[in-house]
Amino acid sequence: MTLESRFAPNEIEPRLYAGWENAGGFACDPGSNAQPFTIMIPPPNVTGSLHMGHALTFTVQDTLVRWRRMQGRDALWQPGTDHAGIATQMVVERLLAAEGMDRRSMGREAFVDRVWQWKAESGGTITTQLRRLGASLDWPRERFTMDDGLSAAVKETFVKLYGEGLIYRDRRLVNWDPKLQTAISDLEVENREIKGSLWYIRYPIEGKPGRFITVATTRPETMLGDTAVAVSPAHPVYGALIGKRAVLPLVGRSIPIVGDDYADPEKGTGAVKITPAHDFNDFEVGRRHDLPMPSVLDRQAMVTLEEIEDDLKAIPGVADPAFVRGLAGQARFAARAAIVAELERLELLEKIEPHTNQVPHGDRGGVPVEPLLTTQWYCNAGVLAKPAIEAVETGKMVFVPKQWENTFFAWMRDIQPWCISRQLWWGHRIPAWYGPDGTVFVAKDADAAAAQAHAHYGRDEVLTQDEDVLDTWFSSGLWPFSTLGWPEKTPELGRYYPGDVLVTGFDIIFFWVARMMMLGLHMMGDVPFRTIYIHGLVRDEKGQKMSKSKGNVIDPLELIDTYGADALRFTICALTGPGRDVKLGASRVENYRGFVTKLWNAARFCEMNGMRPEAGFDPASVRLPLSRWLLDSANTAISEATAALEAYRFDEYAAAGYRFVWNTFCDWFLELSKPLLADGADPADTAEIRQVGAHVLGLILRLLHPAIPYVTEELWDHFGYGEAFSLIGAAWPEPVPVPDASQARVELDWVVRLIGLVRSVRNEMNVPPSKPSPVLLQGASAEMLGRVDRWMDAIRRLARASDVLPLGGDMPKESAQAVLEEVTIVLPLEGLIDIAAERARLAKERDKLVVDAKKTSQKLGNADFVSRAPEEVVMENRERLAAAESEIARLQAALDRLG
RNA sequence: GGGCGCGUAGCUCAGCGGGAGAGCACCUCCCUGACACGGAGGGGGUCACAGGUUCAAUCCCUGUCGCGCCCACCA
Repeated sequence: MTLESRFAPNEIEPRLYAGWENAGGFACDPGSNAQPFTIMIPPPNVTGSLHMGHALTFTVQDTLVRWRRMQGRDALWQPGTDHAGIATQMVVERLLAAEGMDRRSMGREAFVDRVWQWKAESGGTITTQLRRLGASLDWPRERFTMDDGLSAAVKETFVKLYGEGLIYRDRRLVNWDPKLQTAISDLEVENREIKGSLWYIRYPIEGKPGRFITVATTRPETMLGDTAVAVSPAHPVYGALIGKRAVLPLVGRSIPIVGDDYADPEKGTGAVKITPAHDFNDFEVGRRHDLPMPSVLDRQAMVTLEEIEDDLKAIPGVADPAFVRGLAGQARFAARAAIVAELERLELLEKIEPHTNQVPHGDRGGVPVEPLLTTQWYCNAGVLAKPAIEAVETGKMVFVPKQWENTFFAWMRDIQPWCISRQLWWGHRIPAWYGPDGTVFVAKDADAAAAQAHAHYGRDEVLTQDEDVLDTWFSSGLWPFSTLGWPEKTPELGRYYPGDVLVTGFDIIFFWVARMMMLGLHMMGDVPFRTIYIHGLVRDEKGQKMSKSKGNVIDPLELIDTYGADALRFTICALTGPGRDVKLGASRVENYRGFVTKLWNAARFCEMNGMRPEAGFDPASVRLPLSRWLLDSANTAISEATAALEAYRFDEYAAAGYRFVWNTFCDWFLELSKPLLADGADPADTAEIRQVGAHVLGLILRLLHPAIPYVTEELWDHFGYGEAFSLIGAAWPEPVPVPDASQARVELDWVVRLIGLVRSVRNEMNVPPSKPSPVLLQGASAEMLGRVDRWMDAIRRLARASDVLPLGGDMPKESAQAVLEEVTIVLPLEGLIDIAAERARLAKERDKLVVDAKKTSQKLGNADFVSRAPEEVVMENRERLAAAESEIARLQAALDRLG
């Protein structure tokens, strides 16, 4: 059966993928003695479906894995998904809402069951989609961050870090997301620029009727919780007020005026209201001055008076308990409006200025976060960060591209305590139990906690487990070793940890990469991976970020349906340069599909011309210059491709393959081989070309398999280079010495240039392709005439030459000319050319060279250049000048002949 | 406010001390026995701007302008 004339990716992809998978092509082999190669997949959210960012990162990863596997490494690409606490809980809550239910009414246990049920039904989407892309993940090893094994790893880690004091409870301000009703970490907060106002509020000074201290604020609603006004001791006016007291308007509370350098005399009015329970800076000021810290906003960001009820005092013209009580239960922004109106009524509002500032929002919920005083679990990231920083400093871990190390260091050196508790239901429940008096017992399970409690109290007590779950990134941080069976001492753990490369986008360096480094170094005593390859983002053709709201999202699965997975993958490789975002549209994929098609058609040509792999073929035995030239070119391509992959230059890898297949193999080798494959050719030559062609096609298939696995495997199997589905495990090609390669290269280069020049002249002179012309060579050496003889058929065919002969006697009257080294090429084209045009063309060529020669000779006339530039550069310029001058002379002679 | 990156052919980008490259697009010609998702040829760039270093600068240094991203508690 011969190859179909069209490559139909949709038909072959599922069959090949299943073939690889069933044959164990993706499986690692812990028992082998090959050097391992490990990539841990960044576990996609279990709620996710494949988007362009996935397509990029997983194509890159699969390319690396397939390449290393072919190099003989025992490759493990560890698959799995992340339980994605907040995202997943939101998805299921939305489903419940559609059914008229909510999680609180169904209760925690039933809700969690429901999430598991959802996961069982819908959680496999992304893994199916990864298969479409061709990702060679070791599926039987698939893990989920809430698996029993991974949950055990989470508990083990939590208990250990708690024991070491690296995990602790603390009551301080957290970023509270009022929509999601949970604490979130600093990283989950994104600042958005909001056009708001700056309100200037007068606080009456106690004992000085009619005098005020004016504070400026962007958040008037928090003033109910003010417990001081801070001013700089250096402030020319307010400095003198330190130690005095002010009256908090509306509430009537007497608050101190404290001196603190936090207050900048240059900013605002120079005096700052201090609300310790609702502002991170104010919290610090409050600690320094031992201020009360009443909360006036609750978990829904609504006004609560619980903690200030006793402070309310009626002061005519300043404070009114009835007004304040009326605020209870109001949402924060409604309360703001009411408070501003009341202040205005009381003439305590000095002015309002327009003001733009950065307002922290929750990245999931999308509403402004509220700093809230709560007790949460924290991880002392400052301690854990040090070994990670050191490992990057000493090169034990390397970022590619290297500039990301700066970003990494900047963040890690100033890392803040990591809030790891979340007020959610879906996630790893914190392994902490509380006794009746609130004593905490941290243990791997309830029994162990009970035992601790018994020892503590001297009797059994009823314990209640902490209601909170852990930040999703806590379990992802253990991914590089929890997936290998840790805390069990599995063979895989010793073999595949540390991993080789971590591939990801810069957006999760802090979220995930840094956490894996910290937890890996601490728990395993070694780095989790050696190289961190950071790629860019996928954007649309115009360079805009893809987003649902912009409507510019491209679905990778649609691209795969339309153009095939190979086309998408090759496009991604070709566009993935270092440190650059990938601008991708359907048209780019369509273009690169052309390359896949080209390869397919080249293979069809090979097949039609009897190119079949031969087991006994020895590349060193070839005799034809064309064969040697092709093998030598293949060596170059192999070296380039290998070097590119080693350097994570996917663009250069793709380019090397593209050039070799299209410009070398198809454009020249296949074209030049045609006469040798035709009827009447020397059978020995035909046999050799068939062998070489088949051999090099095999090299091409192996070289390109990591990027375009499907089409290459299909061709590999079809031609019988190996058994079905065996290309995935075939050996990565290596350059082999080619006898007399440089001689073959000189000859082929000359022939290629000769054909090129003749084509160029004919085209520029508008000679119709249907009219072949003789090609006459003036000044050709015997060696060149020998070449012409050897390549006569090819030159005839590719240069549309009726014949190629040495120029004997006079120049034909009307002819076009071109110069190839010492040879002048003459095309007698009587009646077909415009002499004036030909003269102009030659003159233009000559003038270009004259300019070049002039520059070069000027340079050589510069004594400084000759004395200071390296010898070889001077030599190069001398040769350049000589070549230019000689060509000018020949072109001039050609012009003179035209008269 | 701090940091990072980027401004090279119409577009997307590579090159990063010794006479500017690729792919696509464009123009001309060609359905030549693998491929029109093709073949052949061609046009097109003071390498953002200004200084400096150097025999030599698109490439190194400084500054300016423009674009993008990250971080930051400035009321």
